[in-house]
Amino acid sequence: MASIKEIAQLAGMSPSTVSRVLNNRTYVNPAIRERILALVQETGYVPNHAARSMVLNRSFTVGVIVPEAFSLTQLELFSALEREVAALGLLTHLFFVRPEAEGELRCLRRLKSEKLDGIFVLMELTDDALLDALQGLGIPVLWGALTRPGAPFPTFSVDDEAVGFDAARYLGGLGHERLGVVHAGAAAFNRLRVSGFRRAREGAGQAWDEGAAQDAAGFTPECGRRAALSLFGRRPELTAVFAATDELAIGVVRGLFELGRKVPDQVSVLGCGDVALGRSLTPGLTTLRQPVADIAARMVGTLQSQLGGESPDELRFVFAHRLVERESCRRLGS
Amino acid sequence: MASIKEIAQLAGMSPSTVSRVLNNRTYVNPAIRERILALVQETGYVPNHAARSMVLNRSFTVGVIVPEAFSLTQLELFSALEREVAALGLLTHLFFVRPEAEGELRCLRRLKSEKLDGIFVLMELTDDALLDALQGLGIPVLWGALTRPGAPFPTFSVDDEAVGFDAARYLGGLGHERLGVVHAGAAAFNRLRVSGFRRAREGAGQAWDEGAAQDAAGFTPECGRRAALSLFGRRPELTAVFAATDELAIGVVRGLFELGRKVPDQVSVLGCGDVALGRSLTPGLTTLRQPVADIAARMVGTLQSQLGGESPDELRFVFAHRLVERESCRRLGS
DNA sequence: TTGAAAGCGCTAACAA
DNA sequence: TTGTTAGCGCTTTCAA
Repeated sequence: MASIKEIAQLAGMSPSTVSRVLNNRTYVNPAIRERILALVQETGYVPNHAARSMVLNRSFTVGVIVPEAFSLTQLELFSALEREVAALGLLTHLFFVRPEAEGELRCLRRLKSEKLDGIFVLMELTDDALLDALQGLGIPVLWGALTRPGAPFPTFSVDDEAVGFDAARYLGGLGHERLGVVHAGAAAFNRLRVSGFRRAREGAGQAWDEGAAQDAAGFTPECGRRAALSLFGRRPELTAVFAATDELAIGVVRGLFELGRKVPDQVSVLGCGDVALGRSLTPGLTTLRQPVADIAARMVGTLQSQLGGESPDELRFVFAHRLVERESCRRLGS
Repeated sequence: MASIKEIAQLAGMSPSTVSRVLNNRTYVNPAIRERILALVQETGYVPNHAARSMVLNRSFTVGVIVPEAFSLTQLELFSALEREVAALGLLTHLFFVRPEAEGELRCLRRLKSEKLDGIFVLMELTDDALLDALQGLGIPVLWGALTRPGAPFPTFSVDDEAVGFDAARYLGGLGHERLGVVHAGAAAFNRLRVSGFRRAREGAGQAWDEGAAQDAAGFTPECGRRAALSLFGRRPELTAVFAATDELAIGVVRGLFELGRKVPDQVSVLGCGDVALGRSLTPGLTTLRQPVADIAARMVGTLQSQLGGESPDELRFVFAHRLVERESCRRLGS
C-alpha cells in the first residue's frame, strides 16, 4: 500500500504538500494540486486511517452501543443513524454488549481504545460504572430510543408512559374491557409503557389486575409467544393485548394462533414501535409508531452541533408517537 | 486519557516494560509485572488502538461488507460471525455498500484506509474493479452465503441450484402442479435457485412457464407482496409459490392475504433461508434451511487458519440445506 | 531483566 | 507557495 511519502516522491513534492492537497488546505499551486490528485487517482492511494487518527487524536467515527441481541427497532434506528452519520463523513462502529456479567465493562474497554467522536447508546445500560466512564470520556454521548430516565446524557425517545396510556385508551375505545399486557421485564421504557397502560385503566375505573400483565423475559417473538401462552392460560377471558414492542406482538399473535384464538376476530393485539415488517404481516400489525427516522435525524443533528462546540440546549428530546391502524385490532364484537 | 508513558512513569519503569507486560512478553520481573498490572487496573488505562494499529500494521479487525439494505439472513449471518470473531479477540467492522453508482468503490476506499486482518463479503459484488482491488489487498477475503460463482475467493453457501430443485420437488410431492416462483432479480444465488426450480419442473415433465416466474425487484417483504399481486393477477390458477428468500415469502403471504387467498388452505408458500422469525409467523413459514451458524463458524475457522499462514485447501464450501416444515405449505386438496 | 532509540504514516507549526 | 521538523502512542530491535 502506497504511503503519502511515495505519492510525494512521484509528484516530486514533499509529503506536506500532498497532505495539504488531500485535506483541501490553501496555498497549493493549482497545477501541482492537479498533478497530485491525478497521482492519487492512479495509484489508488488512500490515507491510512490509523495514522490520521493518531495525529489528529480523533477517529472520525462514532460508536454505537447495542445489545448483542439486536431488536428490529434497534436495527432500524441503527440503519437510519448510519446513513445520517455517513452523510457527515463519519464512520460508524458497532459495539456489542454481551449479556454476560462483565459485558458492559468489556464494551467500555473497547470504547476507550478508540478515539471516538461520539457515542450513540441504543440500549439500557445498567452498570453505573459504565455510565460514569462514558461521562468521563469527554465526548458527546447520546441516548436513543430505549431510554433510562435520569440518564446524564441527552435522550431521544417517545414518551413511553404516554404510549402505554394511549394503548389502553385505544383498546378501551374499541370496546375491550378485559385487557392484557405483555412486556419485556425490567427495562425502563418497558416499565413506563406498562405503567401508562395501568394508569389509563385505572383512570377508566378499571381495577388493575396484576395477573393480566405478563413478563415475557425477553424481546424476541419467541418470548412473546410463550408469554401469550402463559397469559391466556391464566386469563382466557382477555379480548385484547398490548405488547410493549412489535416483536413481542408478533409472538403474541403466534401464541394466540397456537391456542386456536384468531387475531383480530377473537383477540386484538396492539404492538408498539412500528417496525417496517409490521405492514407485511398477516394480519397487518396495528401499532403505536415510534418515529425512528426523526429520532435518528435529531440525534445526528445534535451530535453535529456538539461536535461544533455547542452544548445541547435540551436534554430530553421527546418525539410524538402515533397510532398506526392496520388489522390486528378490531372493535369488540364486530 | 492515560498513555503508556504515564503508566510507565507511575510504575517507575520505561514504556517498553509496560508494553512487554501488556503484551505478555517474557523477561519481566514478576513483581514489576504485578505492579504494572495493578496500575493499569487502577487508572483504567487502555492502549490506543490507532497507535497499535499503526506500528503493528494491522488493526485486529475484520471488515464485513453488506448492502445498505440488510436482509434478515445477512443480519443473522453477521451476528453469528461477530460472535465468533470476537471469541478470537478480533473486532468487526461493518462496511455498507450503498446502491448508488459509486457505492462499491466508495466502500473500497474505506476498506483500504484500515489495515484489516480479513474481509467477509456478505453480498454479491458487481464491480470487477472492486473484486480485483480486494484481491490486491493481500488479506483473506471470504465470501458468505450470497455467492457469485467464479468468485476468486473461498465461498461459503448452500448449493443454490439444488435448493431450487428441492423446492420444486417438495411442492410437486405435495401434489401441486401449478407452481409459481418469486425471485429477486439478477443476483446469482437467486438465479440459481430459479434455475434449479425450473430444472426440477422440466424433469417432472412440466413445461416451463415464464409467466409463472415473477421478479420482485428487491428483497424486502414489500417487494414480495407486490410480486404476489402481479403474479396472481397473471396466473390466478397457481396453487403454490416458491419464494427465493424468506423475506420475500413473508410478503407473498401478505399479498395473497390481500387477494383473499388463504395460506396454506388455498395456496402454499415455501420460503428459503429459515430466518428465526419464520417460526413465529402465522402461519409458520415452511422453508429450506440455510445453516447460518455453521456457515459462520466455518468462515471464521477458515479465516483463522489463513491468518495463521495456511492457505485454504478448499475454495467452495457447500453446506447442506434441509427442509423445515411448518404450516405455510399443504398437500393440494387437503 | 530493563531502557534507549527508532520508526510506523500522517499533520501542523514554523521557517524559508 | 513549499519544505523541514517534530511528534501523536505504541512496539521492537539493540545495547546495557
